[in-house]
Amino acid sequence: MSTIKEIAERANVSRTTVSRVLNNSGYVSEEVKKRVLKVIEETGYVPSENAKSLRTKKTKVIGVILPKISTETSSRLVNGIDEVLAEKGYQILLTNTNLIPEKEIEFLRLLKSRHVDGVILSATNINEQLVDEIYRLKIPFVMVGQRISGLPNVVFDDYQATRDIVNLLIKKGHKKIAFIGVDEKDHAVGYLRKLGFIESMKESHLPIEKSWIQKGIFDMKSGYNCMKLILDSSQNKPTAVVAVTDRLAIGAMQYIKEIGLSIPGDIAIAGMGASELSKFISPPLTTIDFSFEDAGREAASLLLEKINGHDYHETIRTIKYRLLERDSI
Amino acid sequence: MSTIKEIAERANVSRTTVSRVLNNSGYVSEEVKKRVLKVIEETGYVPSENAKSLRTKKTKVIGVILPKISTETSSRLVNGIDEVLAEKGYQILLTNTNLIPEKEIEFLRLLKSRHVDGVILSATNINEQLVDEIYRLKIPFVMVGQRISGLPNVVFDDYQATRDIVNLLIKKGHKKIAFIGVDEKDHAVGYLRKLGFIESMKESHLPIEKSWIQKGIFDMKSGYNCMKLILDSSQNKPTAVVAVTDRLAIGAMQYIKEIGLSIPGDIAIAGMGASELSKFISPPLTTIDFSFEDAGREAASLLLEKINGHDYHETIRTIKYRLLERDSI
DNA sequence: CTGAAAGCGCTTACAG
DNA sequence: CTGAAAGCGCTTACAG
Repeated sequence: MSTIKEIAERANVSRTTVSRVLNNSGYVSEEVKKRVLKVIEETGYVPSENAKSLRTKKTKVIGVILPKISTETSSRLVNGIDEVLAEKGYQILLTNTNLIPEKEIEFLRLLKSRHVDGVILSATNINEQLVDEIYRLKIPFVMVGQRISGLPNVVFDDYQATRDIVNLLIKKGHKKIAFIGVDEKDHAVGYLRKLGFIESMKESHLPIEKSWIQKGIFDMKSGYNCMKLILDSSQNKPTAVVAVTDRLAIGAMQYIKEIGLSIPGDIAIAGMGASELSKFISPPLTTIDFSFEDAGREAASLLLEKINGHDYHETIRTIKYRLLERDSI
Repeated sequence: MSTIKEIAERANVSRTTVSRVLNNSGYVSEEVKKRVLKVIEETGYVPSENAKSLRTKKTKVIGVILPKISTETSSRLVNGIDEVLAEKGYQILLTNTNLIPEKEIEFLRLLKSRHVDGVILSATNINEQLVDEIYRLKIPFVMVGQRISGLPNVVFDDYQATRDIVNLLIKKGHKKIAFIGVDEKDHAVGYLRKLGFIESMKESHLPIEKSWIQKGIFDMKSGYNCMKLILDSSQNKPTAVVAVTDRLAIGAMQYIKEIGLSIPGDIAIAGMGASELSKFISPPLTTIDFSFEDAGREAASLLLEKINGHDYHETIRTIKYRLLERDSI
């Protein structure tokens, strides 16, 4: 691979001059410029970004840390991020924690060592250690999906979105509503959504039986099991159920169908996330569209602002959501 | 951010020595080693990968070029790639062509300029210019999904997979089978799958009406339109249809249902790709599971072999597929 | 076992 | 308008 030195020699100029035509900076006579450009063309020379960033301290790459690589949420998010970043000539360095919390810190350091210009972190749960590390590294940073105070955040209104769903169910006449959640260590999905459920029920003076609240993990099987638990262990069967993700909801639907109950006739059900599946499953699932692409775009824009020296204070951008009412309720 | 120089000063040794303990190379006395390690610990020093790779010519990053970032195919592929790469300490630099062919060449150059150790390209159609560029860049390279002779390829048996589906339909008694394909410039999905269809029909001495073959693009709407065309313009209505992707098939199903025909009663239908949707749609769609994760893993392994100096000759790895027979036929 | 020095491929004051 | 030289943060022969 050729270097700037070779180009300089071939064009009979100094490396300085070559650098100048490469970056369109400083004065270069038209004649010399042409000559250099010609040599570059001929040789197919491509400057080393590596060497360049060693000098300039800019890499034009953004690190993205994902909790899971092949989920619809992640890919929609990355899609949004890439959309705004690509336009500005930034590349994405992708890392995947596979839901292992320690990996977040590991990757944060790794990204730093690679001198990324900034990082976007999509985490399911955050701990103190992680927060410390983020502050310590002093790198332009945006958190998406969870909120860390003092830092730029792109968040969803998990609390209100859940309330909207529960209230809709209540408006439709349901009084006995079950809830399938996840671990509350996941503050956004686990804690806030559960809180939304509980408060909405409370405000409407609706009692909640203990067996109506179940906790799963992020997959269908788990939704299936939770639904089974709810139906098997409740004296007082609920007439509706809201799950904090579509996958949980779809798993629950499977159990409901399996035991011969009808949706929404016997049990109404709603999910959250607006997965593609939710639209095609039968019956179509009522859900919340959090527009992860928007979140990605917003996170990327926010990060670029930080990189370009705008204040590094806490910023919170809340992404709009839409309630999609479909036949499952 | 601290540098090796600072660490050296603090530990009262030379940079050489620090480098040696960092890389566990050469002799360093236990005592000195401990001292250096302690300083590193205290300062939270992380070596600059950038500077390192400028010297060593290795970056430990692999470029991945995708035709589309948020498709199930892409994310399953990237998942497989990441699985084997992460284990070996490699990172992924992600680029997305959004199906714009010129971007492939652009990104190839960009990845080269970033000194990635290798690149994996998942392309939908390839042209001569692209092939030239790949050869010119002389970078460890693996192509997935399409075959380029002379290079390492990870491919699917598009031809045989399609034949399997068509033959299954024929075995079930269908004699009038329609086909929804894509542009043949996409050699794997467009050309080979169509060829498989035509040859299977031919071997069974089954005629194909011209209106039974339609060409769409990669989305549901297009499948819907193709199905409409097939049914509207055929005197002789087919009793089965095979689509080259699940999305096309699902779009087709929508039209079939819309006009009140039953699946598989009136028309049997099969897709390809084994999307998650195919399993949950009603009725569940017969399809081919190409196991894109395997393809990703295989591509990454193959690339690693190339990087580690094993011959750079043509290698073809064909990924196994499974025919998933479900209620849609 | 340890260190001085050269060099990787760029950019950028500085001088002319 | 152009170039010589220093420097970015590492590693690696080479010498001791």
